[in-house]
Amino acid sequence: MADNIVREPIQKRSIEKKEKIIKYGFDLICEKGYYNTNTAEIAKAAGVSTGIVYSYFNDKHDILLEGLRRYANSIFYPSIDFINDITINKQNLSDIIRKVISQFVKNHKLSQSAHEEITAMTHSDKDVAEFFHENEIEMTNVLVELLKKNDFYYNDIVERTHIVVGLIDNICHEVVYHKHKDINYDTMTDIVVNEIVHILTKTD
Amino acid sequence: MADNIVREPIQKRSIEKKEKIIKYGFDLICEKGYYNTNTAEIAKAAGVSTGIVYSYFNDKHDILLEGLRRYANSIFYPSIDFINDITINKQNLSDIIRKVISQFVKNHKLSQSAHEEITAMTHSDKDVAEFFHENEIEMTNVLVELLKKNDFYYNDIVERTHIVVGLIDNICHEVVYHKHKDINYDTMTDIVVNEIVHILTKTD
Amino acid sequence: MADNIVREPIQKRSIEKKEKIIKYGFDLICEKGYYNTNTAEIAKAAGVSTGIVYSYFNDKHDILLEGLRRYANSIFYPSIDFINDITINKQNLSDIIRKVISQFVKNHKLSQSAHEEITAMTHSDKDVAEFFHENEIEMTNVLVELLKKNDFYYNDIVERTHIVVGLIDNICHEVVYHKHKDINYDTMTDIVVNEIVHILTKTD
Amino acid sequence: MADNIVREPIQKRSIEKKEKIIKYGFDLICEKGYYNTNTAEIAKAAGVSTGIVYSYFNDKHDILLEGLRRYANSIFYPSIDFINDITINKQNLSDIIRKVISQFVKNHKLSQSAHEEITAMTHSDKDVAEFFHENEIEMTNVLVELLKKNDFYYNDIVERTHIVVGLIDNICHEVVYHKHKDINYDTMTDIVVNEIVHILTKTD
DNA sequence: CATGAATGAGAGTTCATTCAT
DNA sequence: TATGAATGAACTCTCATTCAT
Repeated sequence: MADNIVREPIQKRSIEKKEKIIKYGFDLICEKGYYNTNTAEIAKAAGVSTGIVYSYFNDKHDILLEGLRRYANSIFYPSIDFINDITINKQNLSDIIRKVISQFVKNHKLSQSAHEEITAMTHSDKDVAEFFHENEIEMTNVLVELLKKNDFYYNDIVERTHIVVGLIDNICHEVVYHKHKDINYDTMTDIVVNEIVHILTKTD
Repeated sequence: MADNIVREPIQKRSIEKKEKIIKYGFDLICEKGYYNTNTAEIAKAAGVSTGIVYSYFNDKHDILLEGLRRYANSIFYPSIDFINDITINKQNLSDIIRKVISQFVKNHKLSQSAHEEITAMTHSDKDVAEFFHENEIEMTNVLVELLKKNDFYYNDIVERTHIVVGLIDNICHEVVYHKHKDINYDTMTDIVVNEIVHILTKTD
Repeated sequence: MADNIVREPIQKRSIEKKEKIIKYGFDLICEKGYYNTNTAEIAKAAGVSTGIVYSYFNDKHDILLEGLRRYANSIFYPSIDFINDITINKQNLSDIIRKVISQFVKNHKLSQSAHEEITAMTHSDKDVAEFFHENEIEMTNVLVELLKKNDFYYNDIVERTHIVVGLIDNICHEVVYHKHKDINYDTMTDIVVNEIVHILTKTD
Repeated sequence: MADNIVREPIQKRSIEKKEKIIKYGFDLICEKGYYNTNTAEIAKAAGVSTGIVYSYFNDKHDILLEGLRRYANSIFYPSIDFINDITINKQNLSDIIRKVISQFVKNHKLSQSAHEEITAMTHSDKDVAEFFHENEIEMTNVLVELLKKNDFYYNDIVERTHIVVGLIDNICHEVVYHKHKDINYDTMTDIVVNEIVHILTKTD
């Protein structure tokens, strides 16, 4: 058991195969849930035999983790690189926040079920939880740096940013899944944007 | 499964038995996770035989759902009845929000793992998801009524309240699990309280 | 895994069932080898389902060990109680040795394959090895006590007896399996008997 | 399997490769047991690919058998050639027996685990059993010839020698593995030597 | 000749559910 | 009603063997 060697594929075709297992396996897990997806299905979806799965991964759990490493970033923290190239100031802040939110929403829509399931696993799986733990704070830190670069200074910048990240996450969730029919999500987005501006500008 | 006859216990002892299965079963599920808890354990914890479980429930999944119906409210939406008896106004709003948050935090702390696990299942289980969907909007509606009763009026009151609920939920989570060492949670709470006051009072 | 509870059957039918698993499982293992016998076969042979096997045993290995505890003694160290009731002396020693050998041979013949396989496992399985280790020295000790009770005294009685046990074991093996066509086993037995007498009587 | 064509390596490098598979494969099997050694490990230990193994051997079992043929003799029946060059007589018999035993012990020590495992397989594997069957009698026959050459004559020489071989085997096992703490192995060896002398000299 | 990736049958084990008592 | 022994399908993972390169 301890001797179990996990091959690191070198040849192009092998790398592709491993990649396929991660991609299709992770897809299935996201769709149906970790416990409702078995290794045979993963192998079949990836177009390989069950045996080969265990050449590239220690176990089923490994596939999940690799999937996270590969795809979670793009699912959860979509590219907001466009901000780096522009200047943020109190005038355009509101527009930029709107852009960020719409970028997040776009990404969420790309992989609804993925997002759902992954969030779920955060709670029951130690490794998954740790993964997200690190990612979350990273996201906050990136934004903090961004703000500082654009002369947004205050003592509690980390806390403020963290709240902002939470607000963005919430609104995205709501907009994407449109859970509540009584809520006008355009209005809600407007309020959230205003609130974020308020948080990031009011320094009394 | 559809033909399965689930007895509705009439005798007092039977009702107690069913309650015990729900209580202890749900406890275990919250602690260890749905898939990591087996029916034998549930039966044992409830002090009944494995067979009797299937007299009261269609299947394991049923226990989870009944548990949710019974206990989720108290776990997720703690008693904020104290608000009903007092008058909310712009002066005491900040204090009341603080009280609500601390009440929520207290509840979270009382059942950390339960909260975690149940949230997890929201994503992988259709019935669980639906259950929470309904509960969430209900919570928002209760708060909306509360605000209205205290003369907080604006067109977008539902949306504002929903954002507030989200903010409260986030800050509770953060405080309870103290995930990020670089964040000062007292500061963060202060900002959140201010922000909620801002959302609920600024009507321009 | 750690929580795995192995039921200890109380009801008569359950005890019988456990006993059957041990008996038929051990039989199969002796016949076909441990690695060539699977749990499904064991269950089938015992007339039970595969699941029930794991109610009574931690794992397959457990069945083997229980089998050893139940049956190894009778296979390896047959009843030589008849010696206890008579007096051994230099006159009848040779006859008694002959009787002991024939008793051993009889036992060996009753369960040839069992004997073979079990011996095999002595070498590859730590628990099995330990089991036999303890049994072997016990056998020697029993004989030592027997000799002492009958006034066979010398300093090196343990060593002598141990050699005798080895000789008996060897001759039994030879007689039972009749391995070599060029050897006259009656003659060989005669020589061994003489030799044992020699070992146990010559005290110069 | 019967149709499988097993190449007989002609080129020097191929022969070396086959030898390596036998050597290192057999080593592993002896160390860890047949069922606990897989072909991948064998190939790796031999420095070849898994595929090539099946060019030289029908199956895994074949490697074991070849290993036995190559190495068992040296493991089980160590060189006692030195006897051929000297004269055995009743005077030096005891010394020579002692030398033989010490030679055997020395060899046993060289490959404890090998000896253990191979003995184990004798019982569960038909081919292995047969192999040893033949080897054993061969050993006896060699000794018989040796004795005859040195004027040790009696009708039952084969049987006597066979018993002697058994005694030597037993004492070696005991000395090498020192299984029983209550036994003085020097004393035991002395007795065994005396006994062997007795067997080979007393012709009444 | 040689490689090592790939296969897939089959292993041990678990557990939701049933059913004889 | 209640028990808990019994079921057996389904799971994860292994490995002797094959085969495309």
